[in-house]
Amino acid sequence: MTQSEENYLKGIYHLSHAGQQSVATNAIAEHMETKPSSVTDMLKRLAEKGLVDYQRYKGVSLTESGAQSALKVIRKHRLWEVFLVEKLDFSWDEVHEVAEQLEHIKSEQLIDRLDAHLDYPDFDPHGDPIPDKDGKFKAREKRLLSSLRPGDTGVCIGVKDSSSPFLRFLDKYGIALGSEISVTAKEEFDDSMAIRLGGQDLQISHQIASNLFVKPNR
Amino acid sequence: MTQSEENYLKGIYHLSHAGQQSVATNAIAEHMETKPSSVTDMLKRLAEKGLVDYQRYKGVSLTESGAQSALKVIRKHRLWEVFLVEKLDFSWDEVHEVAEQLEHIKSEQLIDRLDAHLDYPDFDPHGDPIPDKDGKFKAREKRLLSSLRPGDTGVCIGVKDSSSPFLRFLDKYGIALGSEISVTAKEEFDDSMAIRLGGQDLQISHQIASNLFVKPNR
DNA sequence: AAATAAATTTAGACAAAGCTAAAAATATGT
DNA sequence: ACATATTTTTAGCTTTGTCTAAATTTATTT
Ligand SMILES: [Mn+2]
Ligand SMILES: [Mn+2]
Ligand SMILES: [Mn+2]
Ligand SMILES: [Mn+2]
Repeated sequence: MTQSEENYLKGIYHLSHAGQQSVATNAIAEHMETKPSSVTDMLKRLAEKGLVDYQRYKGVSLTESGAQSALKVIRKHRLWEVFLVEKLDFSWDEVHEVAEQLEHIKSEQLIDRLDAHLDYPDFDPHGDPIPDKDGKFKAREKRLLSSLRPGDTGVCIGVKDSSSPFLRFLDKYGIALGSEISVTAKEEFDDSMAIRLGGQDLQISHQIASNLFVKPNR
Repeated sequence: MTQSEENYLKGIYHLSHAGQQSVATNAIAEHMETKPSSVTDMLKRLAEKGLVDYQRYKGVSLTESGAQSALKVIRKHRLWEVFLVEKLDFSWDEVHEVAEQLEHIKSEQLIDRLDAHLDYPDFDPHGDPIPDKDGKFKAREKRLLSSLRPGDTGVCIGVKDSSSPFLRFLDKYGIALGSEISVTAKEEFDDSMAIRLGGQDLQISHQIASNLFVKPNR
């Protein structure tokens, strides 16, 4: 399995919402920042290897084997992200690029020992679940902060957008995984909301609130 | 710089004894387990990029820039080996293959922080020196155990052969980096020697003694 | 100094992974 | 239903890195 193949499988996995739906060629091309014709070529190779079900013009979906491979890559990516943050003091907005490379290192022993070294984490620094050796992971109840209503409270458990600018914005305002958030008001007009966290009151736009996952209390 | 280019530079560096001598095409091919024609192709590409001095039929040598690049890869390889042994409890015969992959990860930040995390080690698990960011490393007085004479003593500080079978042999007989070794006798006939280490007496062949580096005591 | 052997390079293929431009299939609007 | 737009595929070309087989250069014998 080449790095490129692994990247395609991972991309298809995410675009298909964990292997549920089938995915369009153009969607893959956009996600991978490549051209649709290149995607078509790769889909043929992946189909040849039994990793995807592909009929031309009909979109593509992962086979069981393809999904398992994708999950292995995702497991590695997220474990490395934990390592970078926990052991090497990277901040959560600096880890993704490096993990994109590390996820392709081939060694069962390495990833098992890394997992143990990190004390078998369940979630990565962005709150995403880490699949175990068999590709299984814990699902958590999570809702977008934007779906809460005044009076509701919750704990921040993940981000939907994990781009550096967004993560740095959160750092700046002291919003981190584990933060207790209570919604004090919501503006009908632009869906912005007033929230209270750690003693301070903040006014956040809908764009922010709709990229933060919370575990609602109750 | 591609992975393959990095591997060639590293190979040439080692074959040229740290950039001293020039290296033959066939020697590179054998070392890299590839064909001489493939080597010729690559040498042209490396010469094009100013990483080697190459004239056809005349062998090849690293430029200053090529040597620096090789040293960066070697630095990464050896730091990762230390990490695997110190932090993930790999044994010294298990690290090489994985380090061969990890050495190609591109991130200054990663390798600097790894270096700090490991407390700036000077030597890798096989006793080889780790170049610093500028490619400089500490040279140590080291001699082959086979060059010592009865009555001489020394500390084991490295291995010449770092293959798994040899390293496991050393483990089996309790020979490790840091071991105090004294030569009690030497057989003229086959150059085997009797040594004493950690209370026990051992008889070792010339093949063993000529693959162990020691720092002689006076 | 030839003849022979060894080392090295060239020529021509191939696979992976990408691209552009053109063709074909599918979807949409009237 | 038909024209148009969108999506997807095909065809053909490029680069990297490999290979085999043949040609060439250099080294070693006789
Ligand atoms: Mn990531
Ligand atoms: Mn993540
Ligand atoms: Mn090594
Ligand atoms: Mn080593």
